[in-house]
Amino acid sequence: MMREESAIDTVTFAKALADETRQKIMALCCCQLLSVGDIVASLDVAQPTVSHHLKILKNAGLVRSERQGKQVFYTLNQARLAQGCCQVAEEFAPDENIRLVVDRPV
Amino acid sequence: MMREESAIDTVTFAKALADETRQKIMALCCCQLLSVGDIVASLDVAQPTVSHHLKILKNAGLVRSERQGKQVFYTLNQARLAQGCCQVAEEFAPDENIRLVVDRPV
DNA sequence: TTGACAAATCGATAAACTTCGATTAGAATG
DNA sequence: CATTCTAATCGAAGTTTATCGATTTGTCAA
Repeated sequence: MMREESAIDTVTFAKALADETRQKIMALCCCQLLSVGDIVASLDVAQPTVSHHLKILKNAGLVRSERQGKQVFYTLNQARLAQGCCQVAEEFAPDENIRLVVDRPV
Repeated sequence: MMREESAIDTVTFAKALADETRQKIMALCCCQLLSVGDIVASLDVAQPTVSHHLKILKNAGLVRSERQGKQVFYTLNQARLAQGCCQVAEEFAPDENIRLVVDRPV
C-alpha cells in the first residue's frame, strides 16, 4: 500500500491549496511526472516562484519528487489529496456522508 | 432538497478554510446555531475579527446566518463544505474514489 | 425618541504571502 | 577540472491578510 497514514494538519492542507498558481501546478502534475522546467514552461511565472510553490506542496505531502540527472520531477500525490479532503469533510461536516471508496478497480 | 447546486470556486473555498481561527469558528458552529457573541466568547479574538472571518466564510457559502432580534446567529453549512471537499477531490484526484454518499439515514 | 445592546464597518498596523532577479548548489559532459 | 544545464535558495519589493480600537448600524425596550 505505502500510503501516507499519518493525519494531515487541516490548516497546512488548506493553505497549500489556497493559491491559484499552486492549484494550476496540481492540475498539471496530477497524472504525470513533470520536471520543474516543464511546469515553468506551462505557467506564466518565473522558475523560483514555481520552486517556491512546489516546496509548499511538498511540505504538505501533496507532491512527490524524484531526481533524474539534472532534472527533478514532481507528481501529485492523489491519495494524500483525497485523504485531506476526506479528513476536512469528516471533521467539519460529520452529518454529511463522504467516503473514500476503497473498492477501486485495479 | 434546497442544496447549493452551483459549483464552488476551489480557490475561494480553500482560502476560506486556510486560517486557524476560521477553522475554529467552523468547528464551533458545526452542529449548532451560535451568535457572534457566543463565538467571540469561545475564541480568544476580538469581535471585529470574528465578524471579519464570518464574512469570509459566508462569502464562500460555508455558513448561513439568521438574525434574531439584536443577535445574528451563524451555523456551518455542512452540505456546502462537503460539496467543496468532493469537488476538490474530483478535480485533483480523479484516480481516487471519493463520493458523497447520498443514502443518508433520515 | 432615547438608551442599551449586538454586530458590522472603518481605518490603521503588523504579519504573512507571492513574486522575481540574482546567486548558489547539484549533476552530467567534454 | 571547467562548462553547461537544472533547480533550489537568497534577498527584496509589493500585495494580501489578520487583527484590533473606534465608530456606525440595526434592533429592541423603556
